[in-house]
Amino acid sequence: MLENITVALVDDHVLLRNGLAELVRNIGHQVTIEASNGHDLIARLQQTAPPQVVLMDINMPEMDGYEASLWLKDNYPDVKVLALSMYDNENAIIRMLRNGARGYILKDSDTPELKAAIEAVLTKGFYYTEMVTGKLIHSIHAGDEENSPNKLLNAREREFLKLACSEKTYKEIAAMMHVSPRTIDGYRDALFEKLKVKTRVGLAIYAIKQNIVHV
Amino acid sequence: MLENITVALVDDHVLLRNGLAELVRNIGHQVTIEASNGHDLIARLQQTAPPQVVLMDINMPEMDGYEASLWLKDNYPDVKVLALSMYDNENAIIRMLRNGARGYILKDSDTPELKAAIEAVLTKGFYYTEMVTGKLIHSIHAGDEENSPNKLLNAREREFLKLACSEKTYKEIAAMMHVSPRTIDGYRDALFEKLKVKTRVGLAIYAIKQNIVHV
DNA sequence: ATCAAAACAGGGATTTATACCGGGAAAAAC
DNA sequence: GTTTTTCCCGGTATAAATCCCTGTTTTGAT
Repeated sequence: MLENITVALVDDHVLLRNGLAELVRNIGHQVTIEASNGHDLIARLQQTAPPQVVLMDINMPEMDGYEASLWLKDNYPDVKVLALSMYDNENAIIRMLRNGARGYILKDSDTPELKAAIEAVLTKGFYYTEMVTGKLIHSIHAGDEENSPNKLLNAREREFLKLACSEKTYKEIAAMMHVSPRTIDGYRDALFEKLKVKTRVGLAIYAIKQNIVHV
Repeated sequence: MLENITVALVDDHVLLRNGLAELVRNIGHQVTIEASNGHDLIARLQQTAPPQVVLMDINMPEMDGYEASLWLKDNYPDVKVLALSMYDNENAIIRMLRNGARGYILKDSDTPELKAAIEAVLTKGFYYTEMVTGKLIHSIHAGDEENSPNKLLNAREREFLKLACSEKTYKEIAAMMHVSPRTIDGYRDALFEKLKVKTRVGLAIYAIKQNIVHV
């Protein structure tokens, strides 16, 4: 029953993805799809049977792990998504789980844990490590639930936030976004309030931490 | 002659390292050492014969790829270091090559390129992709050679740079560093000039890119 | 159709950040 | 010893960022 689970790998780094594929095969399962981002995965699902488990990286170009998980939840609700990330970032974990991921493991896990996680999301429907449950509990204790950057920030604010991580002045950003500098003031003040920061440097650091901009 | 090259893997992500190990074995070579950072590598070299090639990640805890490559250059000059990074960051490439790396490949290369790179650093002594040579040429044209952050920044400037990646005002930073705010102005202006940036956000982004501060 | 909320925009004030000027003390180089 | 360099500190001026208050338009829900 736990033999030969079909697995899809979604990661933009070819070398690492190929290596992971070898590992998955070594632990007795079958890699049916290798995709380099969410769009790629969707395309390959048109011509391949859906896998039982998707090992999903978060940071990818074109379509990242958050969006891809959400898409799978809507279109292939039976496919179990297992998030595979480099970072134990609290917001990233919460956001992935909220978007339908059944588990979250770090890239510095070991092979037995990978095996356990793949099999657990199929048999039990979830795989939670102590790290993940710890972060979840902390997030509940820390504040209100709505502190993930997807619901928190709207499209314009996200666009502004990216531009704020540069050496442009607010006036220049206003011109690029085709709004008044006062509107930019509004975006900035809203983000200061939402993200609990006080300066533009604080904004930039937040955006980098959350991978809203990539450096 | 190109069969069964001995390879060491240095990467802090266990899963990816194990996957890489499988790949390396599949292309006909031998993984003799797996280490999770520079210190770990040094320790394992005490009880294992030195490999012919080291596949070296850059960002690692404890001792990163820059330091580890430098150490290998001094202690095992015959070992060929092949840098394996996620980013095509110009400064990272230059710094790794300056510290003794014989090549630089990205984690989104494919397996044939990995094979070619491993074998090239042994037979030809180097492996340069177009991307790497392009960045090198650009760096030569862009400015003087000494634009790596080790020699460029002194201890006080580095300390200031770290503090600048926060929401503190310059006055507060001055108090923390026990100098006058004008001295802070001097540090800032010197860094603006050296790092070719114009704003404090530019400083913060540079510091994060160069891993001078950790986010 | 109406009301409430949100987005957008403006004026004006204060605080920071940036830029340019120069001078003195200590250390290093000659 | 002198010279040069480096580091530290000061004044002043301008630009940018931050903050507060207000009003209009747009949007969305009822």
